[in-house]
Amino acid sequence: MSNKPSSKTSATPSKPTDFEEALEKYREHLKRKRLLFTRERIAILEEVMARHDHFSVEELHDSLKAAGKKVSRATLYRNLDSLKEAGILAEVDLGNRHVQYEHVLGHGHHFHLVCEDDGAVVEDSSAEIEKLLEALARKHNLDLTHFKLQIFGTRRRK
Amino acid sequence: MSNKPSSKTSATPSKPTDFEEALEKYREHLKRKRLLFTRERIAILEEVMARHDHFSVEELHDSLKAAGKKVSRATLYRNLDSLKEAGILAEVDLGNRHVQYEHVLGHGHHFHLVCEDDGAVVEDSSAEIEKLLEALARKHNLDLTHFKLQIFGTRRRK
DNA sequence: GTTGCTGCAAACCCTTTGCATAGGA
DNA sequence: TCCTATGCAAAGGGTTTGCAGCAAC
Repeated sequence: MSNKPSSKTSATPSKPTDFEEALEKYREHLKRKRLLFTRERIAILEEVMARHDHFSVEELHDSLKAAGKKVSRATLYRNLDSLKEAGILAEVDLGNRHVQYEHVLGHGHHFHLVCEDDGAVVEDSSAEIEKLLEALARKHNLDLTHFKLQIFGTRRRK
Repeated sequence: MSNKPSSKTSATPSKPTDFEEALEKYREHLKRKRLLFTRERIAILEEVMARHDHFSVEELHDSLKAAGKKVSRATLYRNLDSLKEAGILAEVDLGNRHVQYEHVLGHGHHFHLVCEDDGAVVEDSSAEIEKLLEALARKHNLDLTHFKLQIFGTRRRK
């Protein structure tokens, strides 16, 4: 698919980067939904995958501008949903009263711990919890697709 | 505090209703914060405790109006925070793109399962999960204050 | 060539704020 | 009485939308 020189030999399609994986995933999603594969959508995807933090729409728009890619705010907003539906982008609630995002690929299910003293955010994951959540979903006759979990706490005094 | 006839004898302060408990809690919170105990704040508290579902600010405003209590939207917004701080009201994210609330008293920690097929919401709780979350918080040097957990899934085909 | 996408700017909606007045303590 | 809270209406900020031109397929 990609002809970018990713390693010395091109014999085996050596492990694709997260971006390449996302690109392929997005391309398929767009095709399935009969949406066009436009340069703007690719630019947005690139920036989403380039950022490894939590970002607002405004910050993403700034990133794009900084990278020399002109994508209007309207187009940005219009395409966030398809990125979410494609399983590439996820909303994050950090309790700070504005929507933030993070990319999903290369991360897998995880959740956020937020320190209420200073707003610091850490990520973590737990197979044990996931297993419990799946059981809970099943109990209510659901197949778990995803979950959102935020743990809020104050700094522990020893 | 309240002289409303809650039972035959007034010998022992028999189990207070959720509303009475919330009222007391709120009164103390307001005093601690040096905020006034106004009729509007009481009216809002009443409605919050009267609703046993998830509601938006707009819906709460409608409830108040329907109950014959005139509270302006501005006042409503201005007082949501103190209700949250008092531990009476909590925000709920049901993945439907607008803030909703629920009252906390008489419910305790719980979480929401959301069906992606039709948006149906169920509540549940799990001591096991809470224990894990506390351990996780501790691991990151936090004292857990609260958590938000939403489980999304599609209806299970047997 | 057709159809859907983008950019622009205006519209929208929810929430916050300034100011004069009302009402707790 | 003093000072905060309220109501109103206007402002604010983030998100959506209508329309004309442009770019995928």
